[in-house]
Amino acid sequence: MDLDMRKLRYFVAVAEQQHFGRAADQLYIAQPVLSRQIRSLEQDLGFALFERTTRSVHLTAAGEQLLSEAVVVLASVDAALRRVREASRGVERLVVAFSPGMGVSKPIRAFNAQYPNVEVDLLQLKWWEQDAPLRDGRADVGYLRRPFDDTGLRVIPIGRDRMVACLPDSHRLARRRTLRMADLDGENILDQPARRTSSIEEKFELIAVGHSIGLMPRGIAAAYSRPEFAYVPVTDAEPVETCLAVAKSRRERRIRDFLRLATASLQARPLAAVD
Amino acid sequence: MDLDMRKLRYFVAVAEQQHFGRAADQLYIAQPVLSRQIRSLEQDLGFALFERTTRSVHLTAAGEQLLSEAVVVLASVDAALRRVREASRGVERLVVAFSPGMGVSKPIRAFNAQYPNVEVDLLQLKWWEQDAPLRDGRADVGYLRRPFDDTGLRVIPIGRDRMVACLPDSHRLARRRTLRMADLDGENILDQPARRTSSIEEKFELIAVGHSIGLMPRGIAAAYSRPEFAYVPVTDAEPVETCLAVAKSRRERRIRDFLRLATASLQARPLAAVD
DNA sequence: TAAAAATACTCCATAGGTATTTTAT
DNA sequence: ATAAAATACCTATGGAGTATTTTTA
Repeated sequence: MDLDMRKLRYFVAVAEQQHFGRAADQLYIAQPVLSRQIRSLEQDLGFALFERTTRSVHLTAAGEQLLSEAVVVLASVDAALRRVREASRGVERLVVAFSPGMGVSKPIRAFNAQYPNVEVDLLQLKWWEQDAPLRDGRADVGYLRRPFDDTGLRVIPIGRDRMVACLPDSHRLARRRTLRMADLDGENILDQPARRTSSIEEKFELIAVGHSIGLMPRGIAAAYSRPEFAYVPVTDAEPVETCLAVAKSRRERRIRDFLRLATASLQARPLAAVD
Repeated sequence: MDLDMRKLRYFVAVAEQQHFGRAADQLYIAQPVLSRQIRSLEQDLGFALFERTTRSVHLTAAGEQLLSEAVVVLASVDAALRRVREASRGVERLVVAFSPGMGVSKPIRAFNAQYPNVEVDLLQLKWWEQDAPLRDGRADVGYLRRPFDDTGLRVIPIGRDRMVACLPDSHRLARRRTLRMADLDGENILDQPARRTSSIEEKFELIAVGHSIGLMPRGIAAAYSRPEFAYVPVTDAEPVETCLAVAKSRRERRIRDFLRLATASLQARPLAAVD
């Protein structure tokens, strides 16, 4: 049921050496042990990972896939353990999540300067799960854009992001300085996606071929912008609110400190996303 | 040495329940087993994860960190295993890596249409490791931007990306239609970063406060663009070459098929990055 | 004093070792 | 004929169980 990291390491060794004996040497274990462990792994999974004869060892399709997965799994487990060990030595850590296109470098630099002992990580949010990382502890604070589910979150509005139309350079409206919603009547409007059904890249592709016009917050447009698109503000579309958010249950010192600095830096100079 | 996924699951249960007995029930094991497994995990790691009395169980700092790491590790192992199982059932998979700002949706849609049985994944490359994923098997083909290390790779040039200057809206040169390198004399030029020492966001921040001018390929500028920046082509800066790349050792059918379609679609309509 | 974690002890599955056999080139 | 993987068999570690003790709010 659980994937065994030891077996996974053994598997990687055999896959890379294409040879049980050499892999066993490399792992400092006896060759029969390795044979048995790989068989056991194959039984756990329910399918073969190698096609073996006494003269050759080759990966199956599943084996190829497992090899590429194993490399990243082992590396990320290592990295995770490193961070946990750091935490055990008292290193503090703050994960700041942000929706694409929101400016976070300024408050983070301010925080870094004042709390040099706190490691700050960045986590780019997906538009279809803005709030989940704040709930499950992957992130401590987040810069989000409405709409999102704010139950259980402390939300501090920090500004509004104006809506822009995103259209191909060649479009008849592309040279306008501003637009109104009425100008878009009859166009196929692709608004901010509500499901993760298809990739955001696909939506932009639909815009590129001229089938649709995108209507989205300026920050999103900026984050995904392409040279062949024009972006025109839509003056009477309701701007979306941008917010700082934290899970209500999180009341750690470093989180309060970050919020204080972040809201202060708002006063000092507005973020890009702020009106 | 190896992190035990079973123990990790147990740990998550205790952390979430804040109670050994309830966690044991949830896991369908006896409470003493759980006590011993958690102790064993703590011994493996070398530090405590919980502060416990008979009345309360609380996470230590290291425990907090491990909890947030565990959630993502367990989820990504699950996802990895799912992909491996799919592979064992004959599902083919193609991972297309791309440097930020390179248009890949078109060839991928063409490939999807013709080979609907091949799952296509996207992997956004970091500018400091464009080629590594092609070597270690994380990606099958890549859309890269020079410079990168091409030893052992098959490289197909697909176009050139013009250099643009990236500067604050308020800069004296921001309204120019084009620039020449000579115009930038005396400016603090931040060229395409060569090390991962500091985040790319920091560099853009330096530009925002007016300390520097960025000089970068148009595609990168587009991918990271912000509303308050102006982008002006620099006509006499050497454009960077954009390429399709594959590890020479990879000669699978689906990879050849993708390359064929991708180069064909170049003829049909140039990519955004192509001159 | 009572709820809850820890300890003591069993049993058995499995990782690891050595010696040997099987098999495909 | 031989290199290399698989099998047989042994030991010891560690996971899981039940019964019991320890601890502190």
